[in-house]
Amino acid sequence: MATTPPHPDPHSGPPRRPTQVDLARAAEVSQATVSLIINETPDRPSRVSEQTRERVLSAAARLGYTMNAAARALKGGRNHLLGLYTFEAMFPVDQRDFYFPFLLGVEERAAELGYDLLLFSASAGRARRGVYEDGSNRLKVADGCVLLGRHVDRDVLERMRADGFPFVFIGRRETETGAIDYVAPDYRGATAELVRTLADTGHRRPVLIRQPDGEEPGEDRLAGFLAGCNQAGLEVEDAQVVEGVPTAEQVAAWHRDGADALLVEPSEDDSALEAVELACAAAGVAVPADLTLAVLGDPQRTPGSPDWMRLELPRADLGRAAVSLLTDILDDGDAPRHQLMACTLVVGDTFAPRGARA
Amino acid sequence: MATTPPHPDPHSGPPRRPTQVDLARAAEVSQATVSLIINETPDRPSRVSEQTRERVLSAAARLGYTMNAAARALKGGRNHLLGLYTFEAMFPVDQRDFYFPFLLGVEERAAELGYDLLLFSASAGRARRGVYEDGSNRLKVADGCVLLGRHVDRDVLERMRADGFPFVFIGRRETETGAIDYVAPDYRGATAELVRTLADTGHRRPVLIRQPDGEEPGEDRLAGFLAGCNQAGLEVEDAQVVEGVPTAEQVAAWHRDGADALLVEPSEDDSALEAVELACAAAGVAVPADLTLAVLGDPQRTPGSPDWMRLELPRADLGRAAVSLLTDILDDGDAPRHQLMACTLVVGDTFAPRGARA
DNA sequence: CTGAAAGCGCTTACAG
DNA sequence: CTGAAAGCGCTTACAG
Repeated sequence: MATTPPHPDPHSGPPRRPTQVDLARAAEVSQATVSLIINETPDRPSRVSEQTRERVLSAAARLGYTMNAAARALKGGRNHLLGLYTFEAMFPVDQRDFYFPFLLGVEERAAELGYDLLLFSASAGRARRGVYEDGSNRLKVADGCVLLGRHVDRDVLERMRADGFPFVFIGRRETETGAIDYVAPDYRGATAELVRTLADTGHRRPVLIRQPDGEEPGEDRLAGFLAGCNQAGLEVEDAQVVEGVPTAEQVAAWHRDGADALLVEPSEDDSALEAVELACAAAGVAVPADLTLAVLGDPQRTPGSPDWMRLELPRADLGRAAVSLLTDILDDGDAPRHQLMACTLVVGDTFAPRGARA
Repeated sequence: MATTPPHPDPHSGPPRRPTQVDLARAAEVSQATVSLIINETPDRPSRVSEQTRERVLSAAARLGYTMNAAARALKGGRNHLLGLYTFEAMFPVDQRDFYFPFLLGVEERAAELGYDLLLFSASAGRARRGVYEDGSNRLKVADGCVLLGRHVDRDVLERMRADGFPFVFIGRRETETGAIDYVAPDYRGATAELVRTLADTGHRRPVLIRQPDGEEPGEDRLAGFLAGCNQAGLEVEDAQVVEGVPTAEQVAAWHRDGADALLVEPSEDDSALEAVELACAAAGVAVPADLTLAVLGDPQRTPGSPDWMRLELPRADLGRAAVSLLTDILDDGDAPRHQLMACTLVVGDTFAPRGARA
């Protein structure tokens, strides 16, 4: 069976792979027909005679044909590559438990939708690798990108939007020109729920300890705190919303003044939480005997750390939803879209009821 | 500054990314010149006037140009994308501790070398996604690929080699046409060392419990076992190398016959290890009082599991080394290359010395 | 039912 | 120093 070898290739080297042209030659049809047959699906039947199909398919098997993925991608305009970019290094060991579930969800949903995942790391190596490396947007090799990170470069976000590059942020973020597409945990709703739960269990005077970074999640927590107090009929004095890390003296004073719950907005590295715990200990305030301690987020847990009252993030689901949103945008490039996802309130060990409610 | 917008695109839809043609138009040069400038490196200077370069580069920045990876790949150039393909789903939760460190190392080294990582998942979704999806090699969008997995499809490996696609396996693997490029843990050396350690601590009669899968790591462990016994002056009877999961009766019999160490080759899901532990318990053989139990690998540890005597794999380093090897191959596409990396012998709690040596 | 042809975005000789 | 042109392997209207 004299098959035309793909270009005799005199300089040996790695053997050239057979192409559709080779198949066409072998089966004595046009290359276009080969393409038709190769790409036949139940939805899009090729209407090719059984004979021809037979000849082409057997030639394909005989020559060991495989499609060139790059050529196909080139023709379709789409890569079927989705990027994942994190503003902080994704893989530092101490962050793995935080990021991995996101990655899990993103990867899983991408695969379901027929996309492969392109990992852009901000700084896995020694150099910090920005989005706009060499003045050009590295991310653009992918069809679109999911972004993730606690401290975000607003200028980059702004520029990417100006570029018209499709991306979705995990977490609510805004720029000067408005909200960008995002999928975010519903910190507002979850915080309000937490406050109501506290009120229902006899807490009358919660104190919100905010972070000074001014990011959107902080705004949402504050809004949720106020809404929750309002819904539960708790009055809020100025003194109940504070910023930064408290000293032991402050904690002692709060306790004297009747504070019965500390709601801590976690900082990036959870150091704020640690500091609050230390301040309580130093002030001789026992948790949860004297005070309920709640974290308005999902801090890294280590073997020694307590089972805080907290808001558990649906990390994997956020990852999945971000991918779904991104592919929706890719498919019909619409207006900004947002999605909030519920957090799970975990009561944990740092909570105690304060007796029957009035 | 009137920049020619990439095709006004009346039907809105996702905005077209700018191409070299767009840059050429904006900078009033030919597209070929744009390509030259974009691809300029110290090694291959473009010999373009400073003015022209300036115009092109600023146009690139202005329009937000980024190379189309597919087109470049099609033409034979480099993407600076490295693939990572796992024959099993990489992200199932129960596997994360196994795979994550590999990913860590791969990602880190890739970033250091200026590559981004493309994650190809075998089956994160519901469908199993092979390398040769639709008859085409999906991996080829990347410049090369690191492969990983416990049960490997030999045909795929063979086919990829035939394709001339550069890839490196993590783990020693062979196909009919010889060894493929790999970076692997030195199971042979580590097993021999373990046997010598046992001999040095009074063990005289180790039993090797093999897995029936016939993969290369099993061969290497057997070779190491025999070499270690030989080096330590231990005679090996047929009865000391068994295959599959032992029953309680067998364990009891071995113990009666003087066996003082069980060397277990781990199975994919570590069920073999569990089975051996159960068999020991059922036979009334205490570990390590009656018998030392050693795992010839690095099983998943869970909170409840004992601290087995085992061979710890340098997972992250294997990942890093695989990337280094792959980029070496990419840079001068040579003959097959292999690299073995040492495992760490962990003595753990399932080991006990057997009294002074003769 | 099948073929000729254009074009996806790029690189690379080859001319000027 | 720069441009015109061919071609990588494929898909997709458009003709027959």
